[in-house]
Amino acid sequence: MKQKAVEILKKSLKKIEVDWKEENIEKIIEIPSNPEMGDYAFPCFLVAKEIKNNPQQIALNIRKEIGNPPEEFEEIQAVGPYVNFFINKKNLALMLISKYKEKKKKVESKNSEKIMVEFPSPNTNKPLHLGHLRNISIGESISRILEFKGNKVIRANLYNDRGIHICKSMAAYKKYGKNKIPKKNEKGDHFVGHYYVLFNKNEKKDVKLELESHRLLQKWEEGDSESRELWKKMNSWAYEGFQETFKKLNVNFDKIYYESKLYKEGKDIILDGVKKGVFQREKDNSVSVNLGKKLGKKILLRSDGTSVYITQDIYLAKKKFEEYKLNKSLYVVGNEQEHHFETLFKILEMLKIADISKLKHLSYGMVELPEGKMKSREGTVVDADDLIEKIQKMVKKDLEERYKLPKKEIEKRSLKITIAAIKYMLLKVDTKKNMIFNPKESISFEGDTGPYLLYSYARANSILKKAKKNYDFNNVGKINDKDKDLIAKMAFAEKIIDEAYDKLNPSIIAKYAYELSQIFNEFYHSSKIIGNENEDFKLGLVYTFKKILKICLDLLGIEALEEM
RNA sequence: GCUCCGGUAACUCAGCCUGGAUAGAGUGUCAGCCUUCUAAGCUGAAAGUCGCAGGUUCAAAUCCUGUCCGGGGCACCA
Repeated sequence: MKQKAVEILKKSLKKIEVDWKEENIEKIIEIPSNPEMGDYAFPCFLVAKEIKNNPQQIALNIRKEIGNPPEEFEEIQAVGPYVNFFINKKNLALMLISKYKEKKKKVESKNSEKIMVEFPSPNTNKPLHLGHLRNISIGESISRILEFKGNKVIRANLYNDRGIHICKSMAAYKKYGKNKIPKKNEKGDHFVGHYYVLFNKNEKKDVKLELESHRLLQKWEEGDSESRELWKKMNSWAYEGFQETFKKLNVNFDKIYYESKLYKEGKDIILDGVKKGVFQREKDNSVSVNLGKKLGKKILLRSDGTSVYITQDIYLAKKKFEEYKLNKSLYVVGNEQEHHFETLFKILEMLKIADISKLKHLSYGMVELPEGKMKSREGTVVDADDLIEKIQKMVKKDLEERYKLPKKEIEKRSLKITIAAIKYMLLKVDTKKNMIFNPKESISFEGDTGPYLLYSYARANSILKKAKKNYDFNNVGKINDKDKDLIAKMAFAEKIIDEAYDKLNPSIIAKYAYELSQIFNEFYHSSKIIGNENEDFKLGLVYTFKKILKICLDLLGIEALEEM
């Protein structure tokens, strides 16, 4: 459609003695901010500069040269220094309707790649918090966007299951736990986290507690069976708890990695690097690499010969690429680790493990409170399960007041609405930016929210259900402005998804889904669909809207509700 | 010190990459709309020195430079 406008412009420009290449014309064409100004606009300032005439006059001249608009456009206007093109919405609508009627769920792609997406990789000593929810929402959405474009995605989760943090929980458990096990209604990760909190509370009062945690770490590393047993037990509780939360969030992993199985590895890779002269052996026997002015120097093996955090990441990367023959590896990790990943990728490239173009740190912003950063030590962390529970309670209350539904249905629906509300809230903000969550204001269900999207979807479904017929039609009658707005917006779906894919940014889809729903709501409020003289056509639009919104929701990892 | 990110309405955010026509949403506030396809909705109003100062340009929230404020990161923590 844009190409047609370019074609027309090229011809008429030539007539006023401006010979421009098509690609140059295409570059200047813009999409007006206001739909009243058309679907495409050609600003005449550059032409004005070239032929030294005023842009208003040029716009008029171009318009005159165009003559009668071709079928693709219902109108072409010269407005001030612009030539505005209005797409023929009837044609566009028919195209869209038939396109989404047949649209398969997945797009075939010739050059599909195998991509690993690693997220959310929690520590196992405490439950998930709001930051993890953002991580998971982004990781899952990105995975789905990649899959939608034809790639094969492997969702991987790396459990940070060893280290001083879990030993702290273990130390407190030994002292206060007395062989307790989680109660029936108690999530395992919360049970473990409870002891982590106890540790932090009492470590100042009780010096032995801290000593004990270090002793446990040492014992664990020596392979002491008692410590290992306790460690295993506590981790398994944590996993059970995490799994419950993942299930609620509708997330599944294809591969689980454990830090405990990786943390010693990678040493050989480093030593090999020393042999090849990529890394330096220091006087104190540690191994380091100099990464230049920007990244500086990085230690890879401690002076006692043990590996550091980045060493295991190097090993894991190698393993991933070998095991899965990956084309790409994405790491969904907070922006506080940008430096770490820059360093890691540089080293991986030096070692020829993976080209830097195959590696990507999908850096996302932190979730902060109005007072600032969430701090687990100060107890200001927003717990993921608590948040879900609180919101679900509110949703349930709403549902009970609105409709008469069986308990089971309320349970099911309220969870979906809750997850939609949370995921949408976390995805709508630009992925890379920090965001503020105000617990006092809680999550709203009105306006720019997940429930609004679900509601719009359910209403579209309800109309189609009530109409009880196919929308086959032969001729399109008159279409009004609201119809046109909806058609124009729906035409953008593909472009939006492509952009989200290119930029690996779900917020673009979230934004679009909301705007689309807004326009749809205006559309069905403005005139009745069933019984309308143009009923079949309008039903076609409703059907197409439903399909497109469903795709968007899927890509955001949000489950649609046929009824709300 | 170096480096990355942010500063747009009372609040939370779009728009900046790719400069253009009156800077957009939502929340909150105020005023309307439920015998009619689900009111988690719709309509309207009030609300903005786009942090500040220069520069580039016919045109700057958008590009460049400087500066202030807030946050993150920077060799044997993860």
